[in-house]
Amino acid sequence: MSDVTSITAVNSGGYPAPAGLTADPVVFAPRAGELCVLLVPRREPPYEGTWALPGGFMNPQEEPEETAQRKLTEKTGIGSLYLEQLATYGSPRRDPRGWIPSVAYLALTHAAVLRENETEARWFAVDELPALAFDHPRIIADGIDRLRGKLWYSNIAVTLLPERFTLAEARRLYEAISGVRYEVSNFRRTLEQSEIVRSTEEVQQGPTGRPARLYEFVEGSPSWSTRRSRIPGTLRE
Amino acid sequence: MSDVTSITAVNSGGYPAPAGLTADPVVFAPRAGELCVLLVPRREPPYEGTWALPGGFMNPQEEPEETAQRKLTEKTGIGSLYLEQLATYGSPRRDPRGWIPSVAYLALTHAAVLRENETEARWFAVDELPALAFDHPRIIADGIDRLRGKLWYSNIAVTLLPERFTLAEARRLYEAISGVRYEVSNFRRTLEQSEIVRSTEEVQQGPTGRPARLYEFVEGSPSWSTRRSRIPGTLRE
DNA sequence: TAAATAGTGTCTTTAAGACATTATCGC
DNA sequence: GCGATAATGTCTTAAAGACACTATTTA
Repeated sequence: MSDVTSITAVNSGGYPAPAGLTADPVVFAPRAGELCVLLVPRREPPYEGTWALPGGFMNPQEEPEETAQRKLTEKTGIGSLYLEQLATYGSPRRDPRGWIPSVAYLALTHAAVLRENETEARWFAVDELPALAFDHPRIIADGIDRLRGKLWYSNIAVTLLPERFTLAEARRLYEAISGVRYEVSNFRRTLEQSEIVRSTEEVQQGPTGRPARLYEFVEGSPSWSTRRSRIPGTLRE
Repeated sequence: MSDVTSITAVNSGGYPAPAGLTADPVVFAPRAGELCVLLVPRREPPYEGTWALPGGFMNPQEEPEETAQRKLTEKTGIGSLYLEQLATYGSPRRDPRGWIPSVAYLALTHAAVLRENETEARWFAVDELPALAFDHPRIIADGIDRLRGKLWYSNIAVTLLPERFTLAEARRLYEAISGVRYEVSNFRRTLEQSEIVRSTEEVQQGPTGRPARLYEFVEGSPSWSTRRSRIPGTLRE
């Protein structure tokens, strides 16, 4: 980090301004039963040779969410995703180039949307992360917490499943994201009474064993918060 | 808004930079059974004559949370509070002066910490808000949602109570914040099994009626997230 | 029929909602 | 005793955890 160019900015009122603002998408995908996060290699200082979130500088006329989406597409080729604002990281020392806060966004998608032969971006299992740039370890950790915390209070996981899916597929998906294992019977009960999936009449035959019933996603858009929270002992009146 | 001076900034790399960054504390307090938010009058454009959150511009060497705390003290005289990051509002058109994103922070305190004869800041009931500046209506609405959503998953409300308090006092506090009424018996049960309060042997006599048992806060620091969320049907192994 | 996978039944525990009842004070 | 406030008891419902059991396929 010896050859880092520092950047400063001053506004038209003569006061110091941020040298820039960045937006960082934190994109997760389950792959081979493990939760992975999307990273790109850094080819120049600072933090040359490490991996980083696929974010970048905001343009003046952009919403931060638009920047996150644009940078994601530019750096990884991945198209439009549902983004939820995660948090803002604004420590003045987080970027050695200068005062550059970052607004982080959270997304969940399929690992297959990444064309690995057309981009340098790669998926990394969250428990085997490479050396990372900036405060990205912290941002990713916060993203994992938020994703897992909302898993059962949203329908975003189900939207990753194919149009028709079995409960075993759904369970493996939830297990990959949460990092815990679920009991089959209780998993089914909970998912069914969530009313975000519906069972169909069709079944799917595997290589062996009893055929599995197929389920489908109940129409509705992907949302990071479906169920409302519980409140103790409310009076009706 | 005719005489608003617009601000721009350019960084040392020649690229446009934000004209500034602001931090806005959204401070709530229960007062007379109602949830109130802290606002200050705007004495100059833009939005002269309206009310606003007591925030302001960040200095280059500050953490955004420090800015929120500093501006709160400068503009209202209120001392150190526990702040939780709420969200960042970065629409390029949110401030008529230019590109000025804001990081909002959430806090809950006693209405009495405001010395109304030493400051222009005032409490406003959240359902009787005056004309507000910028996108502050949206920020306040998001703050209310977050505060109410976390009420039963944190111990911040209890920290507002005196050292010794009755369950009726606690219940009135929770009702003021949440805007709903609770059934006495169930309220007690829920609060007791939360393990953030403990009953003492003492009682307190009111002007009439049976004396109320006094409770105390179980040591521990104020925290916006105490209880961990439930996960369906996890296997142990 | 064995191995593999899918699905069901049900007992228990915990938390929450509803509401009736009892307790203790001042007057 | 009466009004007021505080506290308790308990029946019911809903959700979740545990775990045994049944069902349907291929080889």
